[in-house]
Amino acid sequence: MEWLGADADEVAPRLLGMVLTTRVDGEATSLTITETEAYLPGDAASHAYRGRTPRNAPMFAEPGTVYVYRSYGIHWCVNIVTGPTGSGQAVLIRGGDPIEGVETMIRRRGRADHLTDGPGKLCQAMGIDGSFSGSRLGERFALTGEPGARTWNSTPRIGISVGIDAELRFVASEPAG
DNA sequence: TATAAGATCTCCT
DNA sequence: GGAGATCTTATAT
Repeated sequence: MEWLGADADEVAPRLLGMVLTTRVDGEATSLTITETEAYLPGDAASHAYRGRTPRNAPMFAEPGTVYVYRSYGIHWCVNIVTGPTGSGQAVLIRGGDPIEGVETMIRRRGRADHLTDGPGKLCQAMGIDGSFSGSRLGERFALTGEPGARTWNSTPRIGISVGIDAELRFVASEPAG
């Protein structure tokens, strides 16, 4: 996946429409990525902004590394590291459409709706936790499909207090056809 | 060791 | 549409 070596703002829209598959507890779940968010170097909203720390270390690893962090002490959020190794950039997976393992997602979420409507929900539905952080794309966390297969729209980011002026959130638009 | 802040989700109205 | 819940991490003393 050489294209993951591009900057986060280029990789983020290409991830839209690709299939993300995780294997947890012997159960596979997969979804189509429909919403991503780019975090670039020098971005005050990025965890890598203030330098490398033990927790965000995976962001400075090579592209294709998975970076998982805890949000508000309750939820998990998953990123895919992009850009040159050591640049400290990543793409946050914000949402997607469930494809397979929906029953597993429902079981994990405890609800039948809003399964993968947000970063925390997505991780909970797919069984993603801190043990994924630092690992690379592979069996447990697989990314398949063709990059850039979907058309997309860019919007300002949400849920942060700084850097909201940049349009680094990417949402898959419905197929033109 | 203590304090402040955070890339969210859920329930209730 | 609005407010609360909850734990981890980084920084300063």
